[in-house]
Amino acid sequence: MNEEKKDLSERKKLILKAIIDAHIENGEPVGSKFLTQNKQIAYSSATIRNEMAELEEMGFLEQPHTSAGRIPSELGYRFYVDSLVDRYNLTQNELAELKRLVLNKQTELDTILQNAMRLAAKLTNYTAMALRPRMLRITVDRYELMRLDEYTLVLIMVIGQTIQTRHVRSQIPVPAEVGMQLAKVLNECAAEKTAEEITMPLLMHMERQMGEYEFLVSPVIKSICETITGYDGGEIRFEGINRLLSYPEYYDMDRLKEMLALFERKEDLVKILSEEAGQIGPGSEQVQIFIGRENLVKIMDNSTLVFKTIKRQGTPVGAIGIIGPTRMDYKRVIAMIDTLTSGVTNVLDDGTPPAFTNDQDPVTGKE
Amino acid sequence: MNEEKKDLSERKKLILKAIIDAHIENGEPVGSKFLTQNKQIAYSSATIRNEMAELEEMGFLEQPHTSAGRIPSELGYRFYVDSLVDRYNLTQNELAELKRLVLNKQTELDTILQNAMRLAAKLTNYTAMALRPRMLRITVDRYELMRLDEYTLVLIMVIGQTIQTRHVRSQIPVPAEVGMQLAKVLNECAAEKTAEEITMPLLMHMERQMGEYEFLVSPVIKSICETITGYDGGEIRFEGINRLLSYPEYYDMDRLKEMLALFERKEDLVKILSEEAGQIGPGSEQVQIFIGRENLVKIMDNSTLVFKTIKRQGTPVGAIGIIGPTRMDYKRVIAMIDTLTSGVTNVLDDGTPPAFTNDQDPVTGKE
DNA sequence: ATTTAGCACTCGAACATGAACAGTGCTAAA
DNA sequence: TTTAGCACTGTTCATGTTCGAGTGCTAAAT
Repeated sequence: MNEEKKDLSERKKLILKAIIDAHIENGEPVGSKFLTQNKQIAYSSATIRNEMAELEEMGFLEQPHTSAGRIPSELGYRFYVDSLVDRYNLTQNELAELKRLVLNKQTELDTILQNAMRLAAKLTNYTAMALRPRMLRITVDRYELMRLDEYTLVLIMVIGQTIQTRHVRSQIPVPAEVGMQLAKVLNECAAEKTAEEITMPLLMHMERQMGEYEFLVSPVIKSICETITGYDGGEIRFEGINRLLSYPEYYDMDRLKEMLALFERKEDLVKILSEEAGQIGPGSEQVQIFIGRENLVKIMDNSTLVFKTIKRQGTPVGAIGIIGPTRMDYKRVIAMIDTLTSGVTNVLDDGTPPAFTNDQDPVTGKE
Repeated sequence: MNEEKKDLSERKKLILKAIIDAHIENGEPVGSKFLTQNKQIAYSSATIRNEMAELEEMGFLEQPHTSAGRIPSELGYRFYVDSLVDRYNLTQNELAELKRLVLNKQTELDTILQNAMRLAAKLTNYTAMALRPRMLRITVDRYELMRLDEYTLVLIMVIGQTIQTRHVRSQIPVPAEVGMQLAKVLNECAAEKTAEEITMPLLMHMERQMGEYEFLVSPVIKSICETITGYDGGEIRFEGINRLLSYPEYYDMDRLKEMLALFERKEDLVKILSEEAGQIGPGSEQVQIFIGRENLVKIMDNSTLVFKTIKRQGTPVGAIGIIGPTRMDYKRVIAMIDTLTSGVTNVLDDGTPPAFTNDQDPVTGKE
């Protein structure tokens, strides 16, 4: 994929990398003269200018206006993250924080995701995102019913490794045996079934089995279907939205407004990201990076999303991501997300605290 | 409470109200000439100017700069909401939306709060807030244990009307009987106890009762304590943060930044608001309004918080609020929050759909 | 064939200027 | 007690000016 880009001369690569590094550092367009300060670049400003003009021609750079320096284009960033970006080694401090997170050994998926998201936001100082993706065939493995009081039952549903509960209220007292009976019926008829597979005939069959308490069936089934569809719909949360304001690219009100509006379009985001996160294959093994208006969320003009899937026994159960300006500190963010998600995946699988070393390139997967 | 403010002449009240109404309408300082267009005010601009000067003297108005009109001060708004603001009658449409919410008959407190918050944000076009307040003496009423698989138990805790679950993992297989045994021990020893009341001797006592499976006790108790302290710590959520940007007062980056930072200081907010929401007495019966830097959250310079407690069987279990510029449409917001919270409270208590009429003044409680 | 120095050019940022305007406070008359 | 009139003040907006950074191009140098 980056083979075809190898047609960039080494000198062009050097200059492009220097420009992007500098731009990430200070956020301003970088000019030819500035680059001559870079020890690695032993050419005059005029030479650099010529190279820059060519790089612009090729689409890697752009010029805000005639008499300004150059800034990287989205294509430029793409090339940068694919083949130019340095490896970042997490500091001892950062490693320690990550370790503390997984040693905490939470087992509730939601809690884990939330904590991981918080930590990601804190460590990177960008906005963090936690996704519980949509899933295709959500079914309840098992039902339990618990009597809260005479009139109230609690329906407990085991979905994969997680538990969902719902209250069921009756107008007349429900004896304990009826609750057990209902649980039995549910487990016989409604377990391992998707919302679509719970049909009217099935419901009527269950009602018949419940005798005089048949009136309980319909509301319970309604609750079940709501829960299933609510759960397989996925969920997305954000943390550290205010951190956006640390970066000058969001000082533009319109852009900011768009971003905040985006954050509230949770259904859309869940849908789009679930498709990315749910992919089987090498894609979901690695950190994924979406720069600017590259495919998915069109609105993210000047923003980049870096995220990686979290798995439990091989299937994706979540994703943690970072959202920030295209001009973000890619090397740190990539390293952070990669280590974080790997750590969480490990813990989910077997509770083993992971190694926490920077062992392989999180994007290309090599060495 | 507003008796002592009655020393304002009727004319001053008229003018003050007109100024605030106008300012709420268009957001700009209002001048003397503009007010002469108001049919109710049959004085010349000069007279109005004199009155305005006096009102400023008294602290109800302020002047951004010498040659501008007047804007209401926080004191002015306070007086306005206490004694000047009109009653707002919800439109048929609004009433219908509220009705739909409660007819939905959710029974999960969290879901109800979340839906109510969403609706509040949508109907008012301000940022909405949902609070589950801190509580003093949270205890688990009952424990249940469910076997997920050989190595995993699910601990189910009944706290008041709500259910909390936690996973418990064991290194070696746990037979079903052991789970039941553990549940029995928990119900005997750890029910109705706050986190502080579960002491080391008690823990050791439980361990002794569990025989060779004593290793389960410690992690379970840890989970329980975490859950209790997590739960009684309360929770706060927001919806529609981007709506802030509809209002020019948040076009100032610094202010906006402060607001967003405030939204992320959830612990502090929960603490402060819980104290307000949890008060027994008339305070929590009514819509509460905090204007600008009035007590609590100091940072809310140009913002107002309007909120009201939601109760179940007389005790506060939540609160719904609206956050917006001090220049907010008080009459609509107050009416909305009042009707919404009353409706939800009703449903929580007995499932009765409430009347949905504007029957009494939500702030002063009279007539 | 490359690289570099030099120079004219362009454009935006920052600042100053001045007119138009809205709204005030004050005074004197009604 | 109210009102008309007027001088005064501060904001906003359009316009103009300067300054400097950075460019592209050309011609000389390597």
